[in-house]
Amino acid sequence: MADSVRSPRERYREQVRDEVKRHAWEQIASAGVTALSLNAIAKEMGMSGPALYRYFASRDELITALIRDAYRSLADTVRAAAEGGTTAVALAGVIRGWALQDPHRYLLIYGTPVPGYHAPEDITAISDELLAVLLVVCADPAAEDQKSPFDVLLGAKRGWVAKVLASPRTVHRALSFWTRVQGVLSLELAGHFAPMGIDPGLLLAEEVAEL
Amino acid sequence: MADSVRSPRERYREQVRDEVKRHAWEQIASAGVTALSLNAIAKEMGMSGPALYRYFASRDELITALIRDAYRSLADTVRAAAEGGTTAVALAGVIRGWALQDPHRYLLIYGTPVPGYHAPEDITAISDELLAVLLVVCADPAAEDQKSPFDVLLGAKRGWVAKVLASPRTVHRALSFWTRVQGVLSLELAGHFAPMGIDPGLLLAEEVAEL
DNA sequence: TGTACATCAGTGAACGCGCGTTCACTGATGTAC
DNA sequence: TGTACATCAGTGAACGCGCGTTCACTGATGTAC
Repeated sequence: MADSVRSPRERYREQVRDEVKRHAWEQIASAGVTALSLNAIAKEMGMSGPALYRYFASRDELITALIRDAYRSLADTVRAAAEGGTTAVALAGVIRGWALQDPHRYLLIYGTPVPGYHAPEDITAISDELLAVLLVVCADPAAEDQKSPFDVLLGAKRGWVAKVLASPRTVHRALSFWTRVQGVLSLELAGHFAPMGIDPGLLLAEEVAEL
Repeated sequence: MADSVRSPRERYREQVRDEVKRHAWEQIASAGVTALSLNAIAKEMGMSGPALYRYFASRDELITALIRDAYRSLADTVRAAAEGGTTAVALAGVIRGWALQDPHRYLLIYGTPVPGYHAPEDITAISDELLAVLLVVCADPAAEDQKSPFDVLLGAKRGWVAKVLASPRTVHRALSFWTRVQGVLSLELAGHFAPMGIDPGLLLAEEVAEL
């Protein structure tokens, strides 16, 4: 455990930061990112408003932390499925499951961008990692895969991805996969399927089966 | 012109309402729906805040009007293309063009739902109308189309749609078309393609070509 | 055509609210000798 | 093991801000005779 090396105070800090984030997610779930308020979180935790500034420098920093956690969680979920061996169809189901488990977490990442907000670089790196896993899963076994600009881009950032050799065909498959998943999920989570009596899970499976 | 029948006062009212909406769109474009403020709009128009309550009963009613206009504009655009005769690929391009022309208008409809907001019925009717046009464009010429629950749903609301006979196959094609368009657009407008050097227009064309 | 009246656009003051953030401070927790 | 000092979590008051919305009002625009 890396914890044993941390001082009690550091552990305590991390605990409080986590609790702040938990309340933040609850608030987002019930009223959207917009309604996220440091003061309100503090009140729920039985603290005064300014106390939170010991843990997050500003509201923006808290949002950044939430976004990073969301990306991290999705990337880990997807990678775990990929490493365990999975088909594209199954992976689509896993991603959908992740999104449905906490729709606002999905929407924070892939919904309407927060105006004026720009993600720091370490976050886009996680997003790249995710794409790399998709390349692996969508690799076309029929095509002889050969290096392309893609794996240079991705491989440079995380060692384990360096071995991904993506042919143009594979890149295209991965992009199709990704946009189709996004298409179904964004419509489903915004409630656009509800009035139509359609099973989004079934639709998604059919969409990614035809890659 | 129906205008000749309206009193000068009524025409003036409509003019002001339109100007309010124009400023509202500008505000949304620069800072998101969240930042939409009646007071700020009034100030920009050189009026006092409460004056706007002559034209919109509340902030929510203004947002509703904006959403309705956005749906109406999209539905008209799509229908015009369909009536002029269009392929699925071309229609996808038209829809993308409409979205790029004013991304926030697209996002207001298909982005993260405004928390606590529920669209009135006349708006969902426009959304149905849009879907009906997609059914027409995506009708599978090979399959013998036969009545399904779909055209009962849609036909009841607007006369000209009543003739749409959608086979299950056609319904499926229309849904695929719609989700794929959404997938590409939602990723493109959220800026997720930018770091990858991908042409979203090309990707979209390929996606809907494989229906 | 002119006058009396009704309609309605817009004002300014006010209410209550909650926000993010800063600041000087108290008191508890840890550290060094 | 005990004492002196430094660190740091949390408080409460305050600042300035803008929001949506209500209300009683003034003054201009239209309508009816």
